[in-house]
Amino acid sequence: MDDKRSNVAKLESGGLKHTKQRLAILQILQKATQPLSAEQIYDMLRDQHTLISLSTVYRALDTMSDKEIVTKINIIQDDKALYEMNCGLHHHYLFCLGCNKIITIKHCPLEEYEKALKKETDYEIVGHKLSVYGYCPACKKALDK
Amino acid sequence: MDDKRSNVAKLESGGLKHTKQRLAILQILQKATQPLSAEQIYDMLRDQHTLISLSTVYRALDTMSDKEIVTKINIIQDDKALYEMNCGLHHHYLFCLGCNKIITIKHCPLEEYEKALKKETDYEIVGHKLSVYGYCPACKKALDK
DNA sequence: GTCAGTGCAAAGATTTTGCACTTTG
DNA sequence: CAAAGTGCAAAATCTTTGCACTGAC
Repeated sequence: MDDKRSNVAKLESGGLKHTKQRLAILQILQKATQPLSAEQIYDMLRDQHTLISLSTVYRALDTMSDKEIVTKINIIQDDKALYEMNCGLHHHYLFCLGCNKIITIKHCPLEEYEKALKKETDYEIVGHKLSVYGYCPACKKALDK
Repeated sequence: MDDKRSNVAKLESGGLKHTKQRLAILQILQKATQPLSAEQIYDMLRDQHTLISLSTVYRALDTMSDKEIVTKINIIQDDKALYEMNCGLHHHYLFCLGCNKIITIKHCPLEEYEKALKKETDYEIVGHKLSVYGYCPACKKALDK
């Protein structure tokens, strides 16, 4: 399993011990097709008979987020934080209000805009958060009926 | 007081009774120079000797948000919701990581982008949330020292 | 063996809710 | 006076923390 090896490497380069809990969490995130909440990760682990306490999930995500191994995001569902592997690329999210699916938008339209804003406001711009929401093709169709 | 009269009108057009609690909250929001959390509103009311229970503040904001009299936003401080008067204009926020000041950005750079995204993904795009963060001129200067 | 990491249960923080009482229209 | 709104305390939800135990290096 290549993924497992690379996860160990990621933890090591962050100076973190590679415990079975952290590796299990990383494996879940690696397989995931969209960002997951701490509780979703916890449930998925339990489903595969890997019992990890929810507080450990939170702590591991927090630590690995500090080391930039995972990324913590807050999208539309403003209550829960979501986590995903840090792929090293800045990107955004398109959230379906119908089925809650989240897809990743690779292209960021805001680089130029940040520069303009910097000039206009004299702020030192560090970053931004953008999420777009709407209805995916399937949910759109369902709504029309 | 013109504001007070217009607030009564706003509540009426939403089919809401104009209670002293709601009017007090609206007055606070009207005077505010940036979005406020429920608790900040509660504290400001208490400071002016208008005691309103925190749950009423939440309920009033929620109701008025349904009627689009106020707008609920979630910015960088991902934990707390913030509220402001609904001015009817779509806009964004620039958040200072140093002093937590929030300024409003009137220009929205994403209209074109939404159209492109719609074409690209076949999603029905409903809206988006954008917040930009960085350091305001004063905090930037303080950092350099 | 030491120190980081974990589990559990308890506490925090923010927001919501049930229910009796009050106020508005 | 009916229905909507309020206050209070209690619950719900998500997340963090204290402390004793365990496991990694």
